[in-house]
Amino acid sequence: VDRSQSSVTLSDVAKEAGVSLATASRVINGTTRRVGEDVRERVLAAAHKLDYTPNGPAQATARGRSNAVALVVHDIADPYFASISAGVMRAADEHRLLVSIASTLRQPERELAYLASNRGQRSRAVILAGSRVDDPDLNDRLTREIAAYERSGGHVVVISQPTLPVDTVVVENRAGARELATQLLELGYRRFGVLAGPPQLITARDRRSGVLDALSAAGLQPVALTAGEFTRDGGYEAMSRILADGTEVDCVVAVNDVMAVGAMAAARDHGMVLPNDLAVAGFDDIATLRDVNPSLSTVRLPLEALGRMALEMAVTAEPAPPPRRSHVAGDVVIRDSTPPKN
Amino acid sequence: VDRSQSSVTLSDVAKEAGVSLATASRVINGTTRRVGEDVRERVLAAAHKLDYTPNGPAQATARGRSNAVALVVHDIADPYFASISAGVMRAADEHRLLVSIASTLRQPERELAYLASNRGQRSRAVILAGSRVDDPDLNDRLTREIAAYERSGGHVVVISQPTLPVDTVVVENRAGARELATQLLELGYRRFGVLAGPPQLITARDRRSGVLDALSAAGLQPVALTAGEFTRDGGYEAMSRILADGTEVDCVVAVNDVMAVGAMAAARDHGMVLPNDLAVAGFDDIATLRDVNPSLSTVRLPLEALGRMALEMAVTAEPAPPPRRSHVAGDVVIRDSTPPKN
DNA sequence: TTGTACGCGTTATCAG
DNA sequence: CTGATAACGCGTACAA
Repeated sequence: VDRSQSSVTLSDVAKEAGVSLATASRVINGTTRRVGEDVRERVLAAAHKLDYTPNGPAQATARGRSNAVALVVHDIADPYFASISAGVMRAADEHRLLVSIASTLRQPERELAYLASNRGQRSRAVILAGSRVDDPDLNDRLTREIAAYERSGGHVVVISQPTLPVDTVVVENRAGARELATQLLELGYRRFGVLAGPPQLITARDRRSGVLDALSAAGLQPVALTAGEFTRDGGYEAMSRILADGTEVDCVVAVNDVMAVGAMAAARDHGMVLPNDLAVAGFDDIATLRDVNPSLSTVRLPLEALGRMALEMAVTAEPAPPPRRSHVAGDVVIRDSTPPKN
Repeated sequence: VDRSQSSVTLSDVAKEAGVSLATASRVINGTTRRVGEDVRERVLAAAHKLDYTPNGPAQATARGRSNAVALVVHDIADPYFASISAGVMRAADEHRLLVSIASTLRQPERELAYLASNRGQRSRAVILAGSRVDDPDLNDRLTREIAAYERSGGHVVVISQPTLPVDTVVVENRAGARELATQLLELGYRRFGVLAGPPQLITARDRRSGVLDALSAAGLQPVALTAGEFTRDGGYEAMSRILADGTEVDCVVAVNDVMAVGAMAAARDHGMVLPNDLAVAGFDDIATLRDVNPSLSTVRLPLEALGRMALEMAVTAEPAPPPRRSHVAGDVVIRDSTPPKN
């Protein structure tokens, strides 16, 4: 090992202050404040003079636990996850916790690997921010890996659906989509196209189901329904398929905002004028997309709060708690992309 | 310390395989492959059977270095930084490096604190992704803290301007802005409004300067110039000020896309029809904003590549290298928001 | 090729 | 209230 790197250690500080290593440790991390005021000041002065910084890994090995939490997202460049991450980071900062972020690149199996890695890292918690998937085998392995992680002393919290036996921030996707579709019906739309997301993602399925719920409650069903990736291009392609089919639709509901924006682009490329020729609605209320034109009707989700809540759950976790569930609803926001029909 | 938590250690594996700790260590981390094939297999089998995961903090203390890199951004919810982060994370993944992300909340002094924290964390590198600022005192302290961090064995790489004695991915903001403005002049615009960013951010200043360069090369200067935050709302407010002044402008150039979008919103709220009544251009080519209407003329930056390059520099850093500089230029993209003037 | 033993920087127990 | 000192889990000279 190359020990040529300098670095002030706690025993340097102790030496400088003329006290024992133990005492120096006590004043630096303040575990027990049973330290003489004069001694305390001497140590603090020495630490400051030497520009001492505690060695994180060493603290972590000695304590058996690090002060980091891990956040696992599908894709950090997706504004949905970026906003959630901002919430997690802000809250983590208040608790003086470090945040390490990993991306699954939309491959659910990678959550397993990150969990195992975190078991080794002795992180305090891992927050799984991506949608749960419908894959019994995978969920089974995930449950086992979670158990192993928790046995090692960490806590897991999920943001999305309560399909795992852990603390969960439950997003009311289905109810939100139902309410959105209900309001669109009230606006006079009848011929609905639904741009569904990847079928295995429960978030996408719940939103789709919510829309269908509302329609069938009105004795209707969508005149077109097609799935696409959970991205702008996925929305563009799905919309293009509907247009190519020649199906007449009044209103297209996409299961998230980025798909909705892709759909709007496809409609325009097909010569349509929005919102006159077609109404479009999304889901999430992504901040960056609030200025698209016409402004997008959607379901607002408090994304940053989601992240913040998840971190708070992670921090307040108890030894062997019954999994907690915090439910978060979305608010329907009707804007110019879905004007009243006639 | 609560040692009730189970956890398989390397010596458990060694015991199970009937070898010494040293041998187990050798096969697990493969430092020297001078291990008998049979023994090697026994150890691997034992590790797999016990579901062993190396203890990260312990490895880090023993090696004197962790396998994490830190990324410091102004705000992870800003799509500019989110994209850079995606690049860093993808590249880090290929190098089996963990990435921990911190946000300065746009307070430059916080970079100092994160650097000190990373000195303690023994991270391999820290990537400073935010613009440098014009604050001699701060830069001085930063330089000293960087020196301390590097003395502890880490490497620093900056994405933005080469104002610090470290490896830097230099973004050619000024040249990009100059080229953008030049092309706008060619399109026939003459009465320019410039929405500058926070004066202390060098990225904002360079872009502003680039625009002014091009204008004065044509014997012009902006008819309006006002600064605002580097955000959507900053753009909205800056544009509103120009409109309130009643200054007649042909074309507004914002120093980034999110400000440009805010400016478009302000213009619309003021009754203008875009792009007929006003041309607007931005900078960055944020992916999420590619579908705004009219589509935004801008300077495309390879954001994800920026992050990737920074990580590669961090990984290939040498002991005492002369700081390296990688220059990255932007590409002007003219779209519908700046149609030819007559 | 394999094992022994020490070191890494802290924390925490147990005497004093 | 303070000081020795044994862990913590792993890497690696050095010896065998």
